[in-house]
Amino acid sequence: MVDLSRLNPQQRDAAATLEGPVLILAGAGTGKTRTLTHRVAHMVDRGIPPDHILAVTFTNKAAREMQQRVVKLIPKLPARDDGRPTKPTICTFHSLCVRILRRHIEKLGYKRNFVIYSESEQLGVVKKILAAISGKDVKVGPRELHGLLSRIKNAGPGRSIFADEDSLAMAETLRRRYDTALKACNAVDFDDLLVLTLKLFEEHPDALEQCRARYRFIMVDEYQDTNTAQFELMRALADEHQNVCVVGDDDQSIYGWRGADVTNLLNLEEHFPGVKVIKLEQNYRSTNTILDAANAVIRNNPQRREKQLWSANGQGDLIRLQAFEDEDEEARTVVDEIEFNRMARRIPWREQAILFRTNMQARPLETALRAAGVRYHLIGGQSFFDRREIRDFLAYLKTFINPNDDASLLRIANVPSRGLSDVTMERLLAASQTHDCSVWAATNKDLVRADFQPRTRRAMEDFIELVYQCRGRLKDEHLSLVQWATDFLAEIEYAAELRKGEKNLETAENRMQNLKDLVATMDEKNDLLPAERLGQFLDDLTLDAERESEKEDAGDAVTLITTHSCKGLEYPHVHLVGCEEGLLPHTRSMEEGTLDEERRLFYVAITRAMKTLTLTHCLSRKKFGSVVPCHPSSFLKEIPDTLVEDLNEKAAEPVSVEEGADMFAAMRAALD
DNA sequence: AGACACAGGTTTTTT
DNA sequence: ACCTGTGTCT
Repeated sequence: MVDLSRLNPQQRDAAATLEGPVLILAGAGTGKTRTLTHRVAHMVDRGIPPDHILAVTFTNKAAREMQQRVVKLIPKLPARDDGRPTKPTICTFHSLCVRILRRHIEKLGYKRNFVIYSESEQLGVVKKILAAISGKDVKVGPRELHGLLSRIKNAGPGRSIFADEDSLAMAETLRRRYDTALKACNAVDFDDLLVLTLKLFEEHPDALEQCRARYRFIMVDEYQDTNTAQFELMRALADEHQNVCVVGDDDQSIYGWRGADVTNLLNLEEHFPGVKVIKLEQNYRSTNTILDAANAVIRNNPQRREKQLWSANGQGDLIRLQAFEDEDEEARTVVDEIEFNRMARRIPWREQAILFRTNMQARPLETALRAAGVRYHLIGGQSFFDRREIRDFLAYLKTFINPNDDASLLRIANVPSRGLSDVTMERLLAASQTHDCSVWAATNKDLVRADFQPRTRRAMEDFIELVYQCRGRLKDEHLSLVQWATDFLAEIEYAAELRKGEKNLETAENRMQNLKDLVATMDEKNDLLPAERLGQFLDDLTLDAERESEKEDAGDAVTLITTHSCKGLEYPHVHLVGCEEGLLPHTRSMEEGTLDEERRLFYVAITRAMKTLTLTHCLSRKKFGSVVPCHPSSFLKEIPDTLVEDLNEKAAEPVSVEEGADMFAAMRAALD
């Protein structure tokens, strides 16, 4: 039996209310995950079969964490008939949809072995479309168009993003071309996972019934981040039984720009009348000084569900405010501060974080940290998938699973170069269009191959043979995928290819090691057949890019992180740099009229701090090469003076005897 | 096919 | 300032 008495009254109410719609308004640091995991455990105690429980999170990391904590709370899950334990489903919206679609997608005219396109593959398709219509004066870049298409898809049919008809018609045409291109490759993108599942539910009520019967108790975490498609999905599943519990904080909605719709939370009553609203306001993370500042700032936002965070942790230190001449001085001083904390106050690097609005701000910080010999790790930035070796490898895997996947095949057809030049591939692509088939199918036609030089023809035949060979080997039931992958990488001499492309031998070896590390994990799902295991491996990997960050969090190091990716994390000592008008709030958001969201971003940043918070800004900053003057962020003025220690005023005063004594005492203690 | 030069564009990021 | 993508030259 799980013990709910260790929860506070509101948390307990949330964990004990199992039926009917519930909204848990969980402010920053109020024990949201703890409440949710206890709720799941409580359900199981009350006899609800675990496989009737569905908890949806936004990231795989959050899903893993919740999974682990639930298992800890209920070590002995009830067993099924076959002796295996029944587990609650804890996953992301996207992986839930993959599971559903792997069962039912044939009803929608896709083949069961569909592939999921990663960001770069999606962009590749968009670029092709843009190139095809280059006659018209197109002013949008591929990224921009891709973002647009994504927003259209997620908004769902009937909901227009544009005011004017022309743009709408244009966007619709492009969207259709994009969808057709993907479907021709039996590929789906991230948005399709949601949209196609919705379509499935609409057109095939039996599939929906099956899911409703399975998932009778639904929880959605980070509910303020749901987009329209995700909301519709949740509603489709929960409409009948109404056993839905959403957890979120409208004040931490910072992903509106990528389609998250906070009105899903603000107007929840419209769709789930009689929803029980439970507020978690006791914060277990920060000092009251920090919470008072956060409360004061966020109060300036209209249209929010009122919350007042408080804590039993006492007042704590004042928030420190510092101004600097430029970003280099800012970086150096913050690093000095970190080192002072470590040496005089025995605060290790891992308990300190530097937060910033944009990635480019990380550069001067990294320079200063290196100069001072401080260990750090930078979160975010270059994604796993931007690495060439990973993208090549995945494209090979996708080609072997489904050679009709044009994007993947075109990517690897001539990597390493095997006599299938760009020109050849262009011609094959054209042939595929005239024959109305995939590039692979076109390449396999004698008629098509006859158009090429004997040498090229030979190269094509060799390539076809390679694909058949590798696919064929997958049929062996007892195959080790690690061995299989190692073999084909050796066969195509990929290591040599990497060395050729890299001037530095060291980085080439690094890349090869990355690949080997990845390959080594391929046989983890041992209970499946090799081909299925490969499919599962690809799905997991495509939907979860964050593998390497797990191993990097070991060791003592300062965290460098953007204000966006710090959501959900906490650090004893936080330095938020670049609190300047134009940066936080960002210029672009002021133009777009999304100042509220910037304020929430500032709110999220300051509520990461447990013990101390330092806010800094510069008087000038290099932007795109030239130096521009900067002004302090208007958000700083929203923090009551009584909570702030302005170190610029203080610098003008002499150091007090008392303070000097304190500092020396601290340093003496450090020398012990 | 590969190397180099020039133009353009630069928020935030997950799945 | 710097990175990416494109185009041109060898």
